[in-house]
Amino acid sequence: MLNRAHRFHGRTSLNRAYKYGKTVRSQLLTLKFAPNPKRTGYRAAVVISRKINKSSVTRNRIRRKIYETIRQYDKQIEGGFDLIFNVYSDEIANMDINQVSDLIGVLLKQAKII
RNA sequence: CCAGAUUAUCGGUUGGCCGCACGUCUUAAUAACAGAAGAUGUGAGGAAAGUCCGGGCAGCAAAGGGAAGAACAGUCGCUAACGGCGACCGGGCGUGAGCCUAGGGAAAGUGCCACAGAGACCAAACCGCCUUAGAUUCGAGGUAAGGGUGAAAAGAGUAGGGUAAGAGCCUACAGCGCCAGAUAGUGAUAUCUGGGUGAAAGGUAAACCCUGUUCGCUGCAAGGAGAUGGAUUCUAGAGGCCUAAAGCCUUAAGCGUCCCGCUAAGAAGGAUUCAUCAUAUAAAUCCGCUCGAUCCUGCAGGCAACUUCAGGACUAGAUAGAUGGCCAACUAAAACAGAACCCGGCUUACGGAUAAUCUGGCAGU
RNA sequence: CGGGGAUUGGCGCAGUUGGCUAGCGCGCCGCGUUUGGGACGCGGAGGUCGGAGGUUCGAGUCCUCUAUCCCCGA
Repeated sequence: MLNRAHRFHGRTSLNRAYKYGKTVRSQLLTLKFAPNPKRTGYRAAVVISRKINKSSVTRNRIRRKIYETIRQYDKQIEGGFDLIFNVYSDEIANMDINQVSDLIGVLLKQAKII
C-alpha cells in the first residue's frame, strides 16, 4: 500500500491530469501522466469503474495490487508526476503480482518516467 | 452402521521480512500550527450485503383533532420498537424426530364465478320418474331421490314411515351449526351435558369493502462551525364595518395531501448589507463520529423469547476511502464477501469443520 | 442515502377490470410466380411470459421473496 502522500484524488486534480497529460495504453490498463512542477515527488491514482466488476472486494484487490506494484518502483521514479491508471478489465484481480509488475513496468518505460 | 431432524460454535492459525490507517510516548528545547524519525498498541462480517421493516439521533416553531392514504390481523407474552422473536391453540404434511401456516369478518352491502351445462345463487325441469288421454310421439302438470355438465349444482347421512312418483315431508339415531351451562386454562381453545333449537348460511376479502391496531414529514450529502464593529429591515399581512380602539366579517401566508384548529418568542432571534482581519481556487477543513437499548462472565427468575443484580472490558472510525505482498509449516487455504451516523430484526449468498440432543431402519449383545 | 421503471418467439412491441388455443410487425423456413433475383401471393416453424414460492377452480395479469438492466434526486 502506498503512503497517503503518494496518492491523490479530487475532481480538479484529475481533470488537470486528463487535460494536460499524455497517454500510454495496454490491453488491460491505460496510464495517463502529467509532469507536476509544484511537487518534488510523484502522485498516483487508480480509477476502476463499477462496470468492470460489481464486487467491491474485487475492485479493492485490483487497486491494492497496482499500488503495491508502484511501491516497488518507488525509488526509480524521479521528479514530480501525476499518474492515473484506468483499469479496463477485472483479469488483474486473478493475476500474479509479478505479472502486474511487468505490465506496469512496460507502461512506465514507455512513458519514459523510469 | 445407514438414512434423517433440530440447535449451537468456528469462518484460517503460527513464525519471519517489506508496507498502510489511527492513537499514545520519545527525539523536544517552542506561543500555536504543520511536518519528520524511532518505539509501541489497535485495526472489517456472519452475513459488514440487499435496503425489506422497526427505533435512536438531527432538522422542520410545536406535533393537537378529524378525513384520506399505507401497513398489519389466532391467543398470551417478550421488547425501546417492529411487519420481529418465544410459548401455546386451530388447520395441513410426514412412519417418526419434526416441519409449514397473510390464521379477523362472506347470517352490513357491492362485484365476479369463463367454457360446459336446463340452471352459477331472491333457484332451476335437459335426461329420468310419476299423473293426465286408448297410447310410445306432441302438450299440460307434479317431482330435486337418480343421471349428465362443471372447480363448484342449493350442500343433513342411515333406517323406517309416507306418496301417483318423490322430497327433512314426518319419525328415530348419528353428524354439523346455533344457544345455554359445567369443567380445565390468563386466553385462543378443548372436553362434557342439555335444548318444545336450526335447515337457513356455495366459493372468492393476496376483489372493492367492514371491524380493530399502528403510523406527522425528511434524512448524517441530516445538521452545525470564522472574529470584531456598524447600517437597514422583518417576526402576521391586506381589505371591509366603525370617529377611533376593541371586536366581528372576507381573503392571503405557514404547519411539506386536505379540513378543523393553531400561529410561540421583544433583556430574544432571523434576513440583507458595509468595513477590517483570517482562509482557499492543482484546494475543499473541523464537529457530528463512536461509551452504546454495548460486549464478556457468573448467580437468580421464567417452559422460552427475555429480564433483575454483581464483577470485568473499551474492542475500526477511514474520507477516492486504511487489513496488502512475499517465504515456510499445518494433507489443502480454496467459499460468500469489505465498516462509511449508530443499534434491533428480516431476507438472500456461502467451500468446509466441530459438538450436543433426538427420530426411523438394519445387525449384534 | 433515497425514489421510479422494465424483463413476453431471433429483434422491436401489444395483452384492458384474472378465463377459452398468449397476439402484431420485421426476420427465418418451404412452395408458387420469374430466364434468375428482388418485390408479391400462399402455407409453416419458433414462447412454459427473468427465477422460486403462494392465493384462486384457474395466474403473463394478484401477493411475497429474488436476479439482471435502465433512469432520476441530494
